[in-house]
Amino acid sequence: MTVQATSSDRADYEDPRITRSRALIMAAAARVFIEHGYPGTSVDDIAVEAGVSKRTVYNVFDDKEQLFRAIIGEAIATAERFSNELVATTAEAPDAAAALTALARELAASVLGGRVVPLRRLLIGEARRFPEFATEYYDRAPGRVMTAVAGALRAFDQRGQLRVDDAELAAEHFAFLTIGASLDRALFEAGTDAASADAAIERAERGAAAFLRAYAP
Amino acid sequence: MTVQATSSDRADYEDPRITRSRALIMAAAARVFIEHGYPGTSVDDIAVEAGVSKRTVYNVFDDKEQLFRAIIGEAIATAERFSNELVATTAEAPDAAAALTALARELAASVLGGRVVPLRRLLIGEARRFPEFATEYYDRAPGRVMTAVAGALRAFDQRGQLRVDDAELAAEHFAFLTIGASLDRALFEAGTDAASADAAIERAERGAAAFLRAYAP
DNA sequence: ACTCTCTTGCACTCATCCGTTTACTTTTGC
DNA sequence: GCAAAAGTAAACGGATGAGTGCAAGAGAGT
Repeated sequence: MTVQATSSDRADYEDPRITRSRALIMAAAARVFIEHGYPGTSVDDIAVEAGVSKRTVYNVFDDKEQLFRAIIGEAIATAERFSNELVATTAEAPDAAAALTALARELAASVLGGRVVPLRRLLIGEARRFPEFATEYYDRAPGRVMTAVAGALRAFDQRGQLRVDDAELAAEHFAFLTIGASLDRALFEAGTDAASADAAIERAERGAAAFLRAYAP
Repeated sequence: MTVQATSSDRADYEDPRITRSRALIMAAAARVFIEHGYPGTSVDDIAVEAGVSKRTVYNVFDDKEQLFRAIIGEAIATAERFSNELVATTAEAPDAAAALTALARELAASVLGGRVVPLRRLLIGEARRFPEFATEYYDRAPGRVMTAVAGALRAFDQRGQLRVDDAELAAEHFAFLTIGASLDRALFEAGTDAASADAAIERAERGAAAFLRAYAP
């Protein structure tokens, strides 16, 4: 065995064709799985959607389930990054009312507008088949937002701008007052949410107002 | 053609064997469909679960989809009846705080404890395939509760016990403050909810308390 | 240029599923 | 009791899906 390091020796090396195929397949699989669920999606569907041979799919992924796990894992990671930057922008703010109203708007726009709702639909629908993904998503995406909001509320409490006993519970109240109804309804409406985006933002603002009344000092 | 009416002439007549088979099949299909979803369930599974021949299934129902529609239709009707009696018990009450706290408890116990969560999971998972069922359920079960709660809140407002501008929005706030977080979490947790039932009821009470603070006169 | 790897298209196996047919037994209504 | 209707078990046809094999072409690294 040679000591010289070639590109083939690097453990993380990957043929660019496989990299490209993986990207195409994962993007297509994400679309199709989210659209039709796990049993409702065939590997042929994914291959066609990816513009790739079915044999190539099995060259990159061992089987359908492993592919699904890769898709969900990536989607959860994306949702987690998303949650982190969402709460990072509203970490410290002087005025509680302004900060929470702004957070409510951002929450509504990002959760209702992006791919969060289809992902949640998929995870809920497959919660029996893949229970670990559902709980993992819940801990890493909404759970992270919730603890961050709880931290912010604790800060507002210490500054006397709010009166918060149980910050975790208050964070839940804030989240569900602002986007609870919109999110729940969106899960059942398979159609477009574009038209109702404005209504959701307004409901979020009014939910934030109700929260401020409930937790006023 | 004879004028005499025999049992065969009655339009609603049905062979008792078919009645029995239908009951067995629908009960079994409800279990299996809710457990594994529409594409994840085979007619053979249903027949075995019902303890009935597969041919009998096709003797009572035209095809798999019609059977599924019958199941969902019945489940929605049950949920609707359920919603109606839930709100009927708390229609008129003297004290707003006591009435809403009691309603919160009942809401949590019934929604989280019964078959509501699995049904919601199924409807959400198949929202793309059967969008009409998802919206129909939403209008007839939670929607009915929501309008009933809105009516009760309007009454409390007129009696000066609460200050409610938009009763529909306030009803949403009440519902999601009390059971929003518990319900959302239950959708993702495929496991048992029995242990968390007490926690859900306590969260419902504290949610009702927050609602009363937000909408105090 | 040469070799190794990936991709492709197609055919193939094996399993499953929907829905039907067949042959036979049991139940119901009269 | 008897004919009609329903039930059972098993097999079947047609279709689809998961996953594999293979020969030929295209791309990557040296």
